[in-house]
Amino acid sequence: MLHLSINQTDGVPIYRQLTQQITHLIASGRLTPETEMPSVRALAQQLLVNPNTVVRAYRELETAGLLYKKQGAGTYVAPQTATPYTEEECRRLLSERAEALLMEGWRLGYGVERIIELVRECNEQLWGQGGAHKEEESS
Amino acid sequence: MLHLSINQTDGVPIYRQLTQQITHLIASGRLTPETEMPSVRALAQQLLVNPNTVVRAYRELETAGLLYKKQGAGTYVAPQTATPYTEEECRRLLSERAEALLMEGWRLGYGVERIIELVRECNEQLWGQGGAHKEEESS
Amino acid sequence: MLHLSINQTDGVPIYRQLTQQITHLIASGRLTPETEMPSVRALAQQLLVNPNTVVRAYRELETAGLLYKKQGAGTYVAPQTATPYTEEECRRLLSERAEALLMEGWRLGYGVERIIELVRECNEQLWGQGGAHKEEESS
Amino acid sequence: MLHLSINQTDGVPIYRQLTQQITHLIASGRLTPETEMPSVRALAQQLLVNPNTVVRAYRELETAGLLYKKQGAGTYVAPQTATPYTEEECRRLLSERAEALLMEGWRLGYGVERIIELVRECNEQLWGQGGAHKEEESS
DNA sequence: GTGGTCTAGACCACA
DNA sequence: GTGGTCTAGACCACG
Repeated sequence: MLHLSINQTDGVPIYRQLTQQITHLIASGRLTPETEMPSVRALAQQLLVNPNTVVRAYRELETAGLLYKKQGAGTYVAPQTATPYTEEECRRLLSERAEALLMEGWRLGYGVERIIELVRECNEQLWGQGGAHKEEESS
Repeated sequence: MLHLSINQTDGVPIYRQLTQQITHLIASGRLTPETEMPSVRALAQQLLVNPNTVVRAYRELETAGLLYKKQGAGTYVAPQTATPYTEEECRRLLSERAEALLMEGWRLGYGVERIIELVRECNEQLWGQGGAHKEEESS
Repeated sequence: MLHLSINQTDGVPIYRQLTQQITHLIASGRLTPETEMPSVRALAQQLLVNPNTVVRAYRELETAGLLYKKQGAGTYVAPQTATPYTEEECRRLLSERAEALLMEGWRLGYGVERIIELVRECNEQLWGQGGAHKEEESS
Repeated sequence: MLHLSINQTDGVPIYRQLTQQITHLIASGRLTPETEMPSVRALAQQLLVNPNTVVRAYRELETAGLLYKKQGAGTYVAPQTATPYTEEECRRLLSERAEALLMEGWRLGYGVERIIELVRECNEQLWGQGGAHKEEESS
């Protein structure tokens, strides 16, 4: 099961949220070449979006060379052609979001420490306190 | 100087980024009634944005009752009519972003602790280590 | 008025017929850079197809670098980046069709001369006998 | 050896190219009743196509009454039941292709005469100048 | 007015 | 079952 999160209300086109997140999963090595992607219909149902939206995301990723399709047999992660993200790129991607979070916090009167506290709480809600996903630290 | 940050590339309409952020500033009390807003031209120049975009944001905020115009004398924050954000609403707004940050981190192979570390670094870059904005904690 | 001809019944996706024909028009110099393309809606109406089909064709031509869009102001032919067709390429493109025509003629019992006769007749029907489009010979 | 030409890249389903061309061969009398068709495997190999595709084409032609199978003994052209193409139908079929050729030529800057010249050249390449298939003129 | 996105649902091709 | 294409119509962003 792919961990993809889409936001229906923030104005970012859904197909773009998908292409971005899948790109990141591939570039970070979480999705390895030859992995079978969920079918268009399955992913559409999982995310509660229209299948055509998934079709478009898959198509753009295919033209970008990140996915490929086997006739009538599904969609697969293409063998690595582009170089994966460097540590530097990852930091930049995440810094953008972290910065947005801090700014928003500031606007609402939250300081760093309260933000971080909130991040911890969200993390526990997402993964459960049981220590699941602990291995993420090292991957 | 207003702390507004816009992102030209993420697909979110600029006018909407503006209305949202200004709304938050007002709702959290950071922008108080009768404060004069920057002129359309000034803000457009500051943000490197088409003046029409600022016009639209101001217009929508005026319709919403958050701003008002004095003929020929500028745009001002309206007296508080709507209730400001509750603690609950603030948490929800920020949690959304925190969650998106955590998910993106997971996709790129970052765990909570490395994310938090990154948040601290971003914070220092934003405000400088010198302790500026220290007062944010208490507001 | 663009001379585009689509065939709803031959199984070739309409968007592909469009991209191919427009590509040829550009590559052969019949559509010059900075020419404004017909609007999505106008072309859809002219060809009696769904606007989304035209949207798709335009989008693919844009990612291919042959067209570009001005925000809210229409679609334009991009400055020539790719090299236009060589005489050789034109011949190859047309030879494929000519060959298909000859094969089909053969299957139906038509020899070369009757085929050529038919081509002449079609030509007159298309452009009228009055000599319109005579200048095509030299362009 | 059947003269069938398939195009893997133009989007027309292969099985349909096959059914169409075989239909034309039968309707024009080039394939006479009780002629044995090539085996599925042989034709698939000749055309470099998946055998299932040939199976499908044969199946549709069988349903249409143009072919029939002798159990374990191959596939045969059925006795003429449907009326063969009239002169009128042939012209229409060929005119479509001729028109497409002329339009494409126009887009690429070719006039009628150059198109016809090209048709003659293709014809010679296809059959050789030696006069093979000369009899086609009279069939 | 322009293009951009999305939905819902249809039909087709391929394995 | 898979993906591919198309339609009809909605709503949005931008000028």
